[in-house]
Amino acid sequence: MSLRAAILGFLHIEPMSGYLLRKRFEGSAGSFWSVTQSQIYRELHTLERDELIVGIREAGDGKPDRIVYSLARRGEAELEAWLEAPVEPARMRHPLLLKLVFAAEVEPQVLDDILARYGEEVATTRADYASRLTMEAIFALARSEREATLWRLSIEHGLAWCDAELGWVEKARRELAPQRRPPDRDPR
Amino acid sequence: MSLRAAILGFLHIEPMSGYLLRKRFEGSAGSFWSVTQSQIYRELHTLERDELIVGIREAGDGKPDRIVYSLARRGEAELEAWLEAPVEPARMRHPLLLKLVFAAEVEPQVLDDILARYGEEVATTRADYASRLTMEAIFALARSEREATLWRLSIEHGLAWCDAELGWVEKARRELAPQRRPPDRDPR
DNA sequence: GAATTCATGTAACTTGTTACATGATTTA
DNA sequence: TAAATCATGTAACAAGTTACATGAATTC
Repeated sequence: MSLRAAILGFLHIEPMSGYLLRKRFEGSAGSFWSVTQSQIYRELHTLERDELIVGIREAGDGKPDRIVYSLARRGEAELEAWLEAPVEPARMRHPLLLKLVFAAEVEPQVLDDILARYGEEVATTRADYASRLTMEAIFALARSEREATLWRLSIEHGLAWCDAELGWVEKARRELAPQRRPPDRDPR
Repeated sequence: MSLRAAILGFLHIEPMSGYLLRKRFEGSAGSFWSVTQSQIYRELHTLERDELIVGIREAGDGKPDRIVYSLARRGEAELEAWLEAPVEPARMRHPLLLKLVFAAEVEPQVLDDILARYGEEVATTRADYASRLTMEAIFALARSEREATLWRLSIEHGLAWCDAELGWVEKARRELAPQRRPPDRDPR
């Protein structure tokens, strides 16, 4: 349902092809709603069948033809309804936590490595979000102050999430820390 | 893959039926890895076909028969490998954020209601996690201090996530706040 | 010369969701 | 007396993933 609505949302901003839709997803919603190319094309087909959008084939010279979709009246209506409806709860799939539940007998050092590696990945993601906040390219597309604010808030959500993860990882590592001998000192 | 491994993990703790597996999921991993009953039974069938687990039918008098599954050697091996492997990144589906991306023209008051309602739901979830931390029933099942620590950490992750959400919601509401007249005062 | 971008699509598969069905026993 | 619990399962569907295929143009 949300994918459907999101496509309508993008097409409301401007008509575009499946290819561009995918780019837009990656660029603006990728962190909280990932999609694959196959999903997009499939959904576009059903949206067109249901007459929520209309596609017009444009000849690309050299490049392949592309089909540019725009919202039909019924699409507008469905988008509006979705926008004002209450949201479903966020759900996540967190393989690390699942692993922890069963990890009591894993070597402490191995577990610590897993946690450390996960932390590094989150830190990388965090840096990526942080750099987005300063990218004018993103906010240049916004058509109003309010839209820019909304987009910024969605990136800041990503930052807050990363910070929470990093804090938790540190705590977990401290509490699960493998007993480590203090570093050897010259016996003198 | 993770569902498969998690089932192996539960069966490693003790042999049990599909029904109980589901209970265990809800009780200990539900917040970061939800599953439905159909998924579990399907996975159990393929795990048995692949000879990672073995099911033994037990007659229930009055109650329906149940099939109690336990780990086979190959299942043990796969579980161990999974436990030591690095984790895949967490991914989430966050319908609220998706909505925000397209919500520039939604009435501020409507948007604020959506945010407020979301915040309430998160607060409820948070309270639920907090109460779990004090439930002895959960930790009584743990077979070691370390296991109890791991389980506690997974609950604390949920708390940290809720806190991050709540903080972000407050910030978002402040920045998107609908202009509200100050409350009427008796003109005197 | 190799990889990436543009732009579409199909096919096969896995995972996740919803709804239905059985039937005794216990709890509200 | 209605519902929830115990315990299994099937069927149909929706959503998500992976891999493949085309072919010119551009970038490394």
